Amino acid sequence: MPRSSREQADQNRVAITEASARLFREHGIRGVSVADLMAAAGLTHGGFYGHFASKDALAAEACANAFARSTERWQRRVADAADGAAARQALIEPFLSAKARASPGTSCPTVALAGDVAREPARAPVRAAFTAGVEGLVGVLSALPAGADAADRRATALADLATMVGALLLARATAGQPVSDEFLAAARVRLLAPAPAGR
Amino acid sequence: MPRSSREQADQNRVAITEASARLFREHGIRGVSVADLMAAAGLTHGGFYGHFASKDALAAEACANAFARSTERWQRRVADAADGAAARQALIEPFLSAKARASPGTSCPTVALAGDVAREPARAPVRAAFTAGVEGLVGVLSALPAGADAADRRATALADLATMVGALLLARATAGQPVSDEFLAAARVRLLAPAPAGR
DNA sequence: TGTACATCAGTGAACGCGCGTTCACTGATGTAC
DNA sequence: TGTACATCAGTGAACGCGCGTTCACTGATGTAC
Repeated sequence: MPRSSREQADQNRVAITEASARLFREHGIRGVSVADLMAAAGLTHGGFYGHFASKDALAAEACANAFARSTERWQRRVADAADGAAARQALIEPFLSAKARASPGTSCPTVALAGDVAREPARAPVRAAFTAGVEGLVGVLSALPAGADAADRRATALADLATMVGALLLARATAGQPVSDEFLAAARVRLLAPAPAGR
Repeated sequence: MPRSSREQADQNRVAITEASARLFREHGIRGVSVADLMAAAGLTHGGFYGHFASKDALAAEACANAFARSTERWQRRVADAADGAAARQALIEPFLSAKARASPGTSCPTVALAGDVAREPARAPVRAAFTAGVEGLVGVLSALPAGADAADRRATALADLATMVGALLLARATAGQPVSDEFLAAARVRLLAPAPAGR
């Protein structure tokens, strides 16, 4: 049944983007085919190029979409928190959880896509989307009152995000082994312990 | 010119493994073909299955090889350092450098392969090799005198490694943008600042 | 409002290509005498 | 030590398959009158 309405076509485009945002995070950009993505949106593969110029172009849009959702979620949690410390905990605890480890398709795209994006050529459109997305998350993190000046807050946010991303990624890569849980726990202690742990 | 000597065949196997250890880190396990790997070892693709049961089996060996080299390098640096603090710096500074960012093929396999390994099925042989390799690096890190008991030293090593891996990976994924250098610098400050920075 | 027709979103077959893996073959190596 | 022959490491063509992308076609949608 060809020729959907203009409105339906717009909805289909969104469905493709959102299915891709999930599947790219789960299987990697190269780990899922255009036919898979279209099928996940309830369509056949032939119509893909009516919506996107290429798989690369979709990757950039899907990446941006995933970051947008993640950033909104973070902002909501911050808004719901009583103070900076509570907000910090509301961001970090779910991030470093067994649930997040088991659901890359709906968790932070920073973790799920960093490895793929790192190997993309410098001009790949997904790179710009990724960097912009990371800047958005860093913006939320560094807005939490943490004392000191803006540069210090930003540096702290960058180091915190690096720890979160590294711990969740390593927990996924070692999933099923005891060290996997230990990565999550160690990062939670490092980032959330009331007093900075000694080194 | 078929039929190399037994000794030559053994050398060829090592050459394939080492070329793979580099190329898998650079392009990902799925980003490089059996023909590419054999060509990098100076061979044609047909002989591959005389050396390895499958590409997956090679991936596990190449991963183990990469970790072995990395662990040896860490042990050498620790042995050459005057004390624990110097050893710590000798491990972390080169890890979080622009040089490491630019050379995934020879840098820590934890960073280069974590994303790939995280998506491998639970039974994939490369998973076991990865986990064993990470445990080796954690062992080196947690052996540095850091005070407290063994459990605390291990937790500190795990959080440190997570920060290192996250920062280098994010620096690669955002390479070319200012935030890339900032990730490396922020992690260096977090991990090496003489006094723990306030949060 | 109703009719005629142009538009175009989606279909499914097809394209060239590269993948992991297999296999018949080659000829130097290694061994048995 | 020298010779005859079995072994087997490596070659290159071929296999079936799935990929990203293209394209002729379909028929409901949207528009002009």
